[in-house]
Amino acid sequence: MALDFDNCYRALAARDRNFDGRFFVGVKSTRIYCRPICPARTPRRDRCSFYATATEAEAAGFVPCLRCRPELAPGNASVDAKAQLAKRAAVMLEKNAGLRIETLAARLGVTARHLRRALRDELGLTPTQLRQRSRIAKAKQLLQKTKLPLTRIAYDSGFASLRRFNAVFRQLEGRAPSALRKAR
Amino acid sequence: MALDFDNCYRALAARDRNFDGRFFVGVKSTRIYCRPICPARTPRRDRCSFYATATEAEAAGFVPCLRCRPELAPGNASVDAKAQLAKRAAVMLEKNAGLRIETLAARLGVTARHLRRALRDELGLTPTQLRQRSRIAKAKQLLQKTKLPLTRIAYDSGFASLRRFNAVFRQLEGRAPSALRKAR
DNA sequence: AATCTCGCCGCTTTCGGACGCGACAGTGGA
DNA sequence: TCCACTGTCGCGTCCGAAAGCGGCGAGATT
Repeated sequence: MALDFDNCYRALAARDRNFDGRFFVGVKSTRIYCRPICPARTPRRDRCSFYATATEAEAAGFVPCLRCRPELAPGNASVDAKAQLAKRAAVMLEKNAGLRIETLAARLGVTARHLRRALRDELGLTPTQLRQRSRIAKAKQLLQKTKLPLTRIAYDSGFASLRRFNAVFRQLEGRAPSALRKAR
Repeated sequence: MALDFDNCYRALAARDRNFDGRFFVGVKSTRIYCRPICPARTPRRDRCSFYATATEAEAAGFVPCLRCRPELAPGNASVDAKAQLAKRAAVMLEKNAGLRIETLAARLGVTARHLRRALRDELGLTPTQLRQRSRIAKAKQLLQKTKLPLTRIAYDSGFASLRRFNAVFRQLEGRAPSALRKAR
């Protein structure tokens, strides 16, 4: 699909994430240029001009927006904070599956409330769900790649009790842990 | 209307301002008591008990809510901040009709954005509209009680130009300044 | 002939949209 | 009984659009 004016404006109006980095928009009334995903309200069509790179927009006399920071590498702007946070939370949980949500949030520098919002928006999961997925993923590895007893696996994958391990496993995988191992 | 359980619960669910101060609600699950206008989510009906005074609720073992501060005189809680802010803004504009919104907000200790929201929610007006009403009210006084020339009145009521005075007066009063004077 | 009014017009301000992130209370699940 | 999760707000940031502002004059009024 060609990056012509119409397609760019449509992507801009929709804040379509797929177009982030593929073009930039300069707004005549403010002399500011943005990434297409910028949360600022959509500019009037007749005040937009589109550029393939930040450099070109800059050359045309536009100043970078302070929210989406089109002049920086993606991921460093405040507008990317939520996605960044979700990613970091996932990584931390991977490493340490027995972490209280409150503690996790504190380590990430936000409140638990905000962490939950970020995960909901980015992954559609609550922190607990994310943690359980981590644990079960690890458990499946161990189940298939080792011959460790289930009790051991439950602990190693972050569960504090066998009972929870069995319950969660069944809920996410639809069958008991031993069934998976048996099926090889 | 009697302050029975049903009426209290209805008022609570509606956060009806008219009932503020008339009763207090204790919530069993949290052992906290609130004013009926508290922004916290409405408690389940079967966990509510109602009291006529804060003291009674306290005596029943409830702890005061930190948001609506039922133990304080109304107006001192954070939940009353918006109404307070709106009132103070109106007073300041009355005194000093030639104040930039940004400056006014700063003096009140908030951002202009927040001041606008507060005025919208409390009075249904933008700061400018409020200011213009102040100015026009003062102008009407002078028009009817004195024989000062319009130029003078415009300045005294806070306008910085005759041009704006005429325009705003017409907009709010539906006629030109001289028309009011003529009509006595 | 003063004094008023009001259209035109560039320049500022103001206003609202869309988020970020915090606080606190209430519910429900393990 | 904790802990996790959600509802409901407060208040901040930044941006784009819209409105306000105040000269300049030309009619209109008195």
